[in-house]
Amino acid sequence: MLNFSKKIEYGLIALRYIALIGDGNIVTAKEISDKYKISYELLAKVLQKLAKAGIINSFYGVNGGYTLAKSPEKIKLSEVILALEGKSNISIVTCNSDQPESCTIFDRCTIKTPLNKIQSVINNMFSEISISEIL
Amino acid sequence: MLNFSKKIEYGLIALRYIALIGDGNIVTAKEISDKYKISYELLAKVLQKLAKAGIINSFYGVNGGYTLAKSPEKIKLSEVILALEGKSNISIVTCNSDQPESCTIFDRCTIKTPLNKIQSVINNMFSEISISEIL
DNA sequence: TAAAAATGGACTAAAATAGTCGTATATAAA
DNA sequence: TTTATATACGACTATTTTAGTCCATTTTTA
Repeated sequence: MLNFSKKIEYGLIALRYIALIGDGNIVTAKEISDKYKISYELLAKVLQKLAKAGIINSFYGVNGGYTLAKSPEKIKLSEVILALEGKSNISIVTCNSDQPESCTIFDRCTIKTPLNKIQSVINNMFSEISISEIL
Repeated sequence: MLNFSKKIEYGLIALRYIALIGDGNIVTAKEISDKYKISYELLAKVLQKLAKAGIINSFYGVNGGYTLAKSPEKIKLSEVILALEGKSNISIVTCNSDQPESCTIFDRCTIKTPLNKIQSVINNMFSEISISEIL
């Protein structure tokens, strides 16, 4: 529990690579997957999501690939997590998420309120940390 | 991702119940599972682990059950998580856990060091928050 | 037009989580 | 001393989530 998913790990590794190695130049998904020997298809999907969220720019065709869409300082960890996991998946307890009805004991649950405090601390931390801090 | 498991949720609900409703008196697993309509067997195992970790006292037989082993202020969230999940399961990235060899890209991974910072913030928070704060 | 690259949906595999079952052990009360 | 009640615990199954694969499509450059 409380683990970052591979999606997040790969996303962070890729963003770091694009920022450092790319440094303005276009980087391909294949280049990154080769370098770190991670699944190309999986990484490709991660990059697609980051592109859709406006975190990176994507370029089709020969010589295509990705560049950062903004400076590393402006890319917050919270954005990356949101882009890759979706809103519902970033809360420590089910009750806080998009679908409270998915929690089987919602109305009887006595800990959701106090746990929101913990949630805010985590959220604040994630929205303060930027990609530049993992370079 | 980043969700607390049901084990943790049930554990916290149970600890709160024992602290508040029990208030020194013995509380049974059945009483709690009935009250919150959660799986008796699952809750029972959670309570067994909490007892083994010295967080609650257990009493066999007729009129048996559980009481807190120490005051709520002294029961930290980190203890509860550790008791219920084990050491290896409380890190945001695989690389930080007990088995670094379980990470397939360990030697090529470029984000484990910066992520340790995030890990410490989370760990500190968990070791500061006590059960009294969720009552 | 061919090659290289991203896009995206459908599918399968693997791992983690949640839940169940059965049996043993201890204790109190009748 | 028997019975009922409660915890202890291992083995098993089911479900859900996560990870990974496959394949066809679109776009662009040379």
